[in-house]
Amino acid sequence: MKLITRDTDYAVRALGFIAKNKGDVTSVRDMVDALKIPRPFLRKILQILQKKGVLESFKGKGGGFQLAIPADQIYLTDIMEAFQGPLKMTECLFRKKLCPHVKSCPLKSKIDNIQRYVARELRSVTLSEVLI
Amino acid sequence: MKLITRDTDYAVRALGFIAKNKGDVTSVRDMVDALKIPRPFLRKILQILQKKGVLESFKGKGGGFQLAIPADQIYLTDIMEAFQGPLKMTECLFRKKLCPHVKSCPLKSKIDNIQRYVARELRSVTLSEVLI
DNA sequence: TTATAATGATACTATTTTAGTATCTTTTTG
DNA sequence: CAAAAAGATACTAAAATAGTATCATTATAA
Repeated sequence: MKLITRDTDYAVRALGFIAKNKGDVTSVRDMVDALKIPRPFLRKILQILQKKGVLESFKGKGGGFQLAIPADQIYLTDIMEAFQGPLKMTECLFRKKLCPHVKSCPLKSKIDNIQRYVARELRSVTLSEVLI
Repeated sequence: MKLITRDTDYAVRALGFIAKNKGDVTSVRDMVDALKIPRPFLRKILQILQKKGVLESFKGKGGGFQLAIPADQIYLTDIMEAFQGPLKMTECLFRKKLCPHVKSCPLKSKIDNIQRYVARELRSVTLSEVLI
């Protein structure tokens, strides 16, 4: 099982690149060259980050992207959620009929614990920590 | 993201059913009726559990399945691994070129922590705990 | 000793999710 | 106005997941 999908991976890498260009506007072309991420896919990812308010975009010649938030305020969970949806590890292990043990089932509480732990761990990681 | 996939879910349900039939041999037919799992899919799942040594099978008329191990010694991790492969949350978040920070990257250690926690939590859950 | 009811082995198909592409529109700057 | 950027959006490809089909083998019991 994967905790991090491809687009989250790309997103973090792209954000990292932009963060290092602090102050400057970074164009997709520069990123494609440096990061070896397929251009149209990268564009899609950046557009999503822009809509989420993580990136600020500038159209037209000389345009590109900038962080809309300082790197130390961009949380990994936010990026993951943007691309992978909410961090829910299981909706309902046993569906409908079979498992009416929700309250007493120890598995459910285990999984809830895990989910909380994961969220807590990831929430403490910001973009700036990942850059080094 | 899903921690538990469909076949793991089915597997646990089927094992639970078999466990409750303690002593008796349980046929696929009985399980299909009770569990509402598609028959050929359930058969495939049971065959895998048999190969893994979790179930013992009996061919021929009156045949079926029995637990090969007591329910309190069947660990959820074993079932998950049988169907979902080893519990590795990420191979390498940033691939090849970009991230040579493996040793110092805080994200890597975070994810390793999470993985260890998840494994530990799940390893403590046995089939008999899930049954109630 | 043969019909039947079970699993074993295995190959196939369908669906869903993930990954990636293409293209046309809009905006900005020189 | 031309060129270079992003915005919007719809499409295709690949991989993972879910499910099906079928024939071979084995055991029981009439």
